[in-house]
Amino acid sequence: MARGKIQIKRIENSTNRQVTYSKRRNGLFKKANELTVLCDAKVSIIMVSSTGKLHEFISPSTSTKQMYDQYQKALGIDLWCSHYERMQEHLKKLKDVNKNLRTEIRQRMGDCLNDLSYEELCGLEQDMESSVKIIRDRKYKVLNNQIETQKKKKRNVEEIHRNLLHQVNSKEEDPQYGLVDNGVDYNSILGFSNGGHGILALRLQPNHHNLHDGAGSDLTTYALLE
Amino acid sequence: MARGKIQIKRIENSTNRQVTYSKRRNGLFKKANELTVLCDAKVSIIMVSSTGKLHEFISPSTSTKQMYDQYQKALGIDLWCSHYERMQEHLKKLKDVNKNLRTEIRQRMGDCLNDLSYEELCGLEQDMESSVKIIRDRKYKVLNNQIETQKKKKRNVEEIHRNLLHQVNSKEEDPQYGLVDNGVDYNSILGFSNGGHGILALRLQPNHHNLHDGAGSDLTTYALLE
DNA sequence: AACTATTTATAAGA
DNA sequence: TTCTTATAAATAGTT
Repeated sequence: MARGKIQIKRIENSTNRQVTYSKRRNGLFKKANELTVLCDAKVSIIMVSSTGKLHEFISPSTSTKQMYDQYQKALGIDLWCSHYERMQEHLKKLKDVNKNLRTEIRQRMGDCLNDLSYEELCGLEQDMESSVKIIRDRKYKVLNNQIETQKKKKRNVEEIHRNLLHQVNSKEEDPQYGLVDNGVDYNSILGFSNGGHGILALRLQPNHHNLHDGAGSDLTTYALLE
Repeated sequence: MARGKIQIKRIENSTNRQVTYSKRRNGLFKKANELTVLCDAKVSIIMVSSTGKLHEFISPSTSTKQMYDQYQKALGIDLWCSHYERMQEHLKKLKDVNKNLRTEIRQRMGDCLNDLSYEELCGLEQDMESSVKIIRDRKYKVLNNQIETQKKKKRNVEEIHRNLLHQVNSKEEDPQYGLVDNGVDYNSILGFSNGGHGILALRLQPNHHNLHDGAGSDLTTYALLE
């Protein structure tokens, strides 16, 4: 607006841009102030320069927060507040639920029973009895699975042993194959000492599809095989 | 700024003030827009006229909320945000706790046992057994309290009955008192039909201090007396 | 809402 | 950053 007209487009020279930002910021704030006084209005300006610096103008009679509150109210959306209130409700509900859960656990652990009537105690006892039964059943099932797994393992070991014996016997009977006992480590082959993957794992893998059927699966047992 | 200089002071003529507000608002927004483009800056303006009307300018690349957030952050006050973040953390923690509590309850109810090892199942079973025992003991205690209370009640009733008989006999033996059987409702006196406060309540009140000692108190039992 | 005389803002240079 | 100044832009008062 002086010494030549300019195009309203981004000033590429960084220094010039900074200078113009500073000058025009002053101009804008001056205008805002005049507007405030002349028209008895309230103005809030927040500016961020391309370098990230922040400046604000606010009419003397108010505050930026007030203006923003008013803006929100006028907008009627008030996203913040409703969000905030929803969060608080959520928080309260969670706390309540939490409290109830704690109470229930305590009661199931034999604590805080004073508030329960005879009938409630009877119900709780029955409930607990049946739960214990389920847990006991589950325990036995897991135990059984472990035993079964051990049995299978044993059977496999025996079979491998038989096969090896057979091979050894064959070689002794028919030495034309030129095979000799070159110090095979039985323990290693049988998977006892150092993570026996090979044969054993392969033979037992078909059982793995039980892992997630929820009925007879047993993580502990499978851990032994890997 | 044209056709004569003006003083920067409130324009008293309401119409003029309105017109000037409108003109200068446009001027301000135009300048803000130029600044946005020329200097690659972000500007947020919120204005309220003397008549309460609200106008806003916001640079195209941003939003008023974003600008305000940035303003708050830059100011370092940011009460809201820290509050908000604290709330979110709190919420998250509560949710986690909640989840764990639910899992524990489920396991105590015989659900979701698949993730437990044999040892954990054993521990849970033992825990449950001892809890059931506590609950059963408590149940019997409550039952016993109720029986005791009934006994006391019976004894009181008997005593009152004796006293009444005695009085009646006295009157029959010594009619000088001029007392007659004027249709006393025994049930009423004994507190069976309509909340028998009087004698019964007084006689049994000394037991009330047991209400909160946690050992032998029984709300159900006491309810019968009030 | 348009006009325009005048004031004000500011681009470029120092 | 500030000052200067020629010039563009904004606008007060008027129509």
